[in-house]
Amino acid sequence: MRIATWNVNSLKARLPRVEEWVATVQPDVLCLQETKLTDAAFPGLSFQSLGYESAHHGQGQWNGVAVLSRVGLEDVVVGFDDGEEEDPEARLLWATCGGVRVASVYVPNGRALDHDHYRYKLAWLERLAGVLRDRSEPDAALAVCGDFNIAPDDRDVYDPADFVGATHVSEPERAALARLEAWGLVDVFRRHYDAGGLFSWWDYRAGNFHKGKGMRIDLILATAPLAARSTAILIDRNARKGKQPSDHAPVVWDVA
DNA sequence: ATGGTCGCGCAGCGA
Repeated sequence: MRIATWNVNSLKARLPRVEEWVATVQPDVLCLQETKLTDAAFPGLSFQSLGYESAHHGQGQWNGVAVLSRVGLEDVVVGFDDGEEEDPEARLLWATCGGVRVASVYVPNGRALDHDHYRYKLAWLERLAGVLRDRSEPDAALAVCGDFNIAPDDRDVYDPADFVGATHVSEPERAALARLEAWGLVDVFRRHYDAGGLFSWWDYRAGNFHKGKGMRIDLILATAPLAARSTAILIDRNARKGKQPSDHAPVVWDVA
C-alpha cells in the first residue's frame, strides 16, 4: 500500500497539480493539508473520477484537511473526538483505509514563541497525544500523517543558527513530538535515512528552494508494527518545481 | 534588488 501526505497550500490553486501528481504517483491513500476550502467547495467529484473516495474537514480561507483513498474509507472522525470543546480550526481528520487507521494533521504553525498561537500549538499537540492514549493502541496499524510544523532535530533544518529563538525547532515543540513517539509512533523517514538536508518545505521567498534552504516538517508517524512493514519512503521534491507549486513537497511511503 | 513569494480576497495578514 502506498500512503502519501501533502500540504497543498490551497487545493483550489493546486487542483491541476494534485490531479496530475495523483495520476502519476498512484497513492492508495493521500492525506492533504491546507485545502483552504469549505466542505461544499471540496472537489470530491474530481477525485472520484480518478478512483478515490474522499473525506474533507474544512472551513474555507484557512486550514482544511482531507483523506483520499482507493482502498476503502471508513469510520471518518473530524477533529478531536475527546468530548472536550470543539477545535475552532479544521486541522484533523481520521479515516480507516485498507486496514490502516490514518490521520491527516495540520499542526498549528505557532507564529512566534511568545504568541498565543504557539501556546495553541503546544496544547493542540498534547490533545492529539491524549486522543492517541485514550482511543488508540500502539500495537494497532495506525499512521499520523501531515504537516507537523516541527523540525524533529537539527538535521531537519538547513542551518540551525538561522532558527535560534524560532518556532518549529523549540524544545517544547520537539518534546511534544517526542511524547507522540514515546506513546509508540515512529518517524518513518528516519527509519530509512540518517542524512540531513532532506527537506519537505521551502519558503517561496528569496529563492530558498533553489538554494536548498528548507525544513523537514511534513512527517509520517506510524505505530511500530506498521513502521516495520515499511519498504520505502521519499520526499518528492520534483513536485516543488515548475509552475504554481505548493511550498511543500509530498511524502510518499510504501508499506508491504 | 535596502527586498525578495505565495494565497486569500481586495487591505493586509498568515505562512
